Amino acid sequence: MEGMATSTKASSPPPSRRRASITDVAKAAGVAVGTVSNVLNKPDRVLPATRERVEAAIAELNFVRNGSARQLRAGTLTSVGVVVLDLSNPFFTDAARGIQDRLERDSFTLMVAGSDEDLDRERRYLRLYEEHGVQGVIVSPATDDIDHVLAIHERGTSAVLLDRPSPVPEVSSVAVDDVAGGRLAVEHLLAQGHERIAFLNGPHTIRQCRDRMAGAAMALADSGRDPGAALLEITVPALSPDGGEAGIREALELAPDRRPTAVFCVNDLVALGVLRTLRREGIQVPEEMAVVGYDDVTFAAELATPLTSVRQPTVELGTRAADLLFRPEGAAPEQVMFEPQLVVRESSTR
Amino acid sequence: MEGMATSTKASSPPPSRRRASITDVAKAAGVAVGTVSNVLNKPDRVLPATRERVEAAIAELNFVRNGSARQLRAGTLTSVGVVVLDLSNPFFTDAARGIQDRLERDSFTLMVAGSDEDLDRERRYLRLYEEHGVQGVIVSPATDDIDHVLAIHERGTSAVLLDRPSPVPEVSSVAVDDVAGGRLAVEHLLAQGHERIAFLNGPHTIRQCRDRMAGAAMALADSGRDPGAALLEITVPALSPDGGEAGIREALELAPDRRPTAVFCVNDLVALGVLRTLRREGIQVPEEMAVVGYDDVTFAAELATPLTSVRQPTVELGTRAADLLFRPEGAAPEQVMFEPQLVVRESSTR
DNA sequence: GTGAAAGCGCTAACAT
DNA sequence: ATGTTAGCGCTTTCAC
Repeated sequence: MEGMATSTKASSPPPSRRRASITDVAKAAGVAVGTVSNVLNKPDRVLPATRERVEAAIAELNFVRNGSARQLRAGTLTSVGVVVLDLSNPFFTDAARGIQDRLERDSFTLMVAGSDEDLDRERRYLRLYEEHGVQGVIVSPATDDIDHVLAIHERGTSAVLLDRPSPVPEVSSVAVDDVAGGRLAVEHLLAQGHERIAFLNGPHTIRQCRDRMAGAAMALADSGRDPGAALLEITVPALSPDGGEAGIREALELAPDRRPTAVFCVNDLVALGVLRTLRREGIQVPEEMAVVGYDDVTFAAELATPLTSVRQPTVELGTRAADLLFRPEGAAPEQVMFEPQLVVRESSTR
Repeated sequence: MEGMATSTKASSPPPSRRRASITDVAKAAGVAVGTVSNVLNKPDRVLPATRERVEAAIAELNFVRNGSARQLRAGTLTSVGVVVLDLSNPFFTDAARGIQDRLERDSFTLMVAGSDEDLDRERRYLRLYEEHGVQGVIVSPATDDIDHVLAIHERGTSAVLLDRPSPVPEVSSVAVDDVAGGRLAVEHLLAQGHERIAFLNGPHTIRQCRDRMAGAAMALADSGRDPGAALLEITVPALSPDGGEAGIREALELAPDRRPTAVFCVNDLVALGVLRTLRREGIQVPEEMAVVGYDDVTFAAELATPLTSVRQPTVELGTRAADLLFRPEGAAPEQVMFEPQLVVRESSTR
């Protein structure tokens, strides 16, 4: 792909000259800087005639307000920082969408970064955001260690946990009940008559993974089965299609009497890799192997075998998180918890 | 979904106290502000003993550097703004991923926003970024009107066009040849024996849409056919699965002798809606209707009918764009053009 | 309604 | 090696 790129260079150098400041504008318009500031911020306090002169100067000089100076002086905060686990996961981009929609109402800007489940990266981005003076941060933590998030919150930058209930009452959170989700999935597979279920899960350092596992185990325990015997947890190397491929191959290598007849995937990306691999190996879904995913992404219903999946209110998750950021100073923190929903399709029904 | 959310409120108020400044730190450590600044920026210029004292004070006071003041004074630019057409389109999130990967090397932060193909929104975000003092902007323009992008560039904030060749030599761009892409798709369908092809396209205000149409028409012209007769362009209401559904329904309403036997979709999201609708209507793909998409997103190969699609080097597109932002002041602008590639799958082969 | 001036927190230049 | 200080561009009193 790289070799195919063509590149043409021109010779004119990029621009560089200093940006016009409010002082330049004042000078050009023959007014004081305070007046220019007023034109910008409280236009009614200045006579139409002067205002027009100032506006002309602004246009003339291509003046663009310096946000840093503005923020430094006025403390005006107009951006929000978001750190999600994975920028390539539709679950998170949908949530980001919800956040942006809500932010737009107040013409805030969104800064997004993906931590790729790396705590260090998460810390770095949050620190950068904080220095940048964001109004607040929304973060889906990579690990259980959220001390740095609490610290940010204590230093005065509001923080909201995304897809993760807050372990402390001071910080707001928006999450979906993952224990319930894991349970839904496994209960469904049991109802379909499966007795050996593989769970392609991510590392337990990620709370969502741990909770879904807990839910899965509860479903088994409730049905009187021994979770250890009926449920085989396989940790995938990555929460991606490739990770799913690796995971299912591990399951397929088992002796026939140990081999699972159903696989529950911690997300739809992983399920995608599973379906791909099963198809390549000529294993029929759901006849020979039932598959359940998680997130119910857009394409889940349109796959070769429509995928049963646990649906989460993603966009809503984002808007709610943003809402929590905008509550008046002094409002009580809130722990919002949504309920997931199982969407049954062909991939798991005989 | 909304009704299912549970919310618990606690009573402790959020934090508020003023952040410690460099002056506070200096006072606490018994040194001058300049020394604190040095500890922060050039640690070797300060004696280990003093440094430790300062660091202790920093920890003690929970000091976080004020980025606005820093940027105001030093002109240090550490963020990049990106505006893409659609935050829910994997094509753009993959590109964003590429951008972030590249940015991380210089520990820059990424601000992302989606314009939803709205010029006004695009303008607003760019303005916000510019005020915020970003080092540069990367934008996939919603329309042909890119005067505001040029203006930003002229005012000294470097700008790179994403997925769009620059019409002017001063501004760098990274794009994929969409004419070639449109041509590839239609040539393929012609080779498969189709004589009436529908093109579910977006509005021609979007350059990608226009170019892909041009490529499609060229393929027909080159083969000696009359593009007007063999190609039916249908403008979808949205570049989404729902848009695709609306578009294909329009095609299906045509009299049998006018009804297309193949449909080329301007992106895979639209193709997803088309496949979904055809399946619901019981129309066989590819036997009764061939389908070709664009972007070759992750799930294209795993759909009920694996989707033929035009692949673009998305992540690479992003990293290249970011690269262009980081070139030394004075480097010549570059117009990078990638070549797309047709990935043939079942959805279009009889 | 407008001007003058202080000062937000920081870095860099200069002085010691 | 450390202290002192000017000033980045802006908003916000406070006079007039």
